[in-house]
Amino acid sequence: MKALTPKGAATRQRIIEGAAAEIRERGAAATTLDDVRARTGTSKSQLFHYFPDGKEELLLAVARYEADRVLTDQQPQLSDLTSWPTWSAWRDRVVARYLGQGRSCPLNGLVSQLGRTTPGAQAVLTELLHAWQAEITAGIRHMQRIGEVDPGLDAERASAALIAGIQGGVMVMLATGRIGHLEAALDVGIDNLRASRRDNVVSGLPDRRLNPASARHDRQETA
Amino acid sequence: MKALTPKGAATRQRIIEGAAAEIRERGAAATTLDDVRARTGTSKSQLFHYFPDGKEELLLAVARYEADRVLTDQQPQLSDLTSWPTWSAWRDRVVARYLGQGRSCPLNGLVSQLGRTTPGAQAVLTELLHAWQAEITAGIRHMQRIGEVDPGLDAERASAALIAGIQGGVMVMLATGRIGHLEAALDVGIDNLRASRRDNVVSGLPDRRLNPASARHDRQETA
DNA sequence: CAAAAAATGGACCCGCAAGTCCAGAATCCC
DNA sequence: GGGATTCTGGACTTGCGGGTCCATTTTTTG
Repeated sequence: MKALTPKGAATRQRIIEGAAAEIRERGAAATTLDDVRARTGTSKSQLFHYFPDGKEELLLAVARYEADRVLTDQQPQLSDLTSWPTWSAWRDRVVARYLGQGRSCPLNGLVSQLGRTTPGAQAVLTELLHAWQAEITAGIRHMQRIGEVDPGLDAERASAALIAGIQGGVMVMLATGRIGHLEAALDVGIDNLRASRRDNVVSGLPDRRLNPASARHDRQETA
Repeated sequence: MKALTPKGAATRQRIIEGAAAEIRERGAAATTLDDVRARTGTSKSQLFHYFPDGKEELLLAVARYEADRVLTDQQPQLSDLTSWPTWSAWRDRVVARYLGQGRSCPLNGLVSQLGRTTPGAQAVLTELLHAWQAEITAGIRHMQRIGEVDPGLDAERASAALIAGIQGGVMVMLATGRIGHLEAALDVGIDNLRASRRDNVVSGLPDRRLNPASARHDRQETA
């Protein structure tokens, strides 16, 4: 694990990228170590040399690799959500990214493969989601500061809802092949941010609260 | 497949339910036919008697079974979204359902297991999503009819966004164990439906459109 | 009740893919 | 240059799990 020669590091990286490509094409469940070996022009012993814990460790490395890509593919807009045109550009970028990716979500398959087995897999996802949401929250807060979004709005919650919408939109795309839900989630989410400000300006109600009633009532003994 | 004796039908059903339970506990990927056999007190030959195409056919049957449960678990509220209290009760019911289900989403694992292999798996999901969204759309349209939601709002798109938010909220819960995103998606989505009407009433702008600008511009050559 | 059909039990087969091992080649470090 | 270390090749083992087969029992049907 330590003391990795330059050549070794390159090979290791080649293995990760080859495995990632293989997984995108055939899915995480269907990808075998032999597939990776063949594609990357390596041998069994190298796979276990660089990933002593075998497939699990390799898949985890690929998951980390893919998680990085998710965020970098949204740059530079994601870190600069400071005007509506940038929000719009970001929206288009997200749509384009997942449209281009087609029917496969490497991370989804990867995590549901490692799943319960590895705590590391969930850590990767948790960290990704956290970083992602932090960027969006920062963007919303900025829009609030420059008066483009209702300052009374809960930025954390709005970004949580937006993240959820994106995730779900992607998931629907995986199942159905249609990207409409992802677009709808993004458009509705962003429009609501915009609308929150316009409402205040037009109606002049400074105390408008989101979610006035649905928060703390448990009534599920209907059936 | 045809001519199924009552006893046979019962056994078949027992197998499906046992497999579903096993998958919930250990995940779709980790569940073997032998696990199912052991839990349901059946033999190998019975499994293949009732599911001649083997594991694939069984998993598909389980997927159908779980898909049914998703919708029925939301009844009767889902089919009766005709007042805000019902919407709120539905919201609580969805949250409670996925909270109780804990860390496993049988359908997610199931589909990513069958995945690319079977067109049938995607058909199940597509149908589920379609039926689900139809119910929500009907609810929104009803609220529009009784003047509780802006009639200019695109009901199909709002329901698409809401569905996406729920899916993503569940997915986040699977990864992180926290249910906040699901709650946020539901609350924000429903609040926005409510707010759309209040905005109109207060501001008196009948021509308020959602998504005025973000639809048809491709600007993603920034990086 | 008897023949046919369905349901059941369980031993067996078989291929695949993860993981092991060791020998040899390339590289590093002094 | 030479000893140590890392890197690479590929044959081999192994276990698991999906799928097959047939004999036996139970149920249906006429």
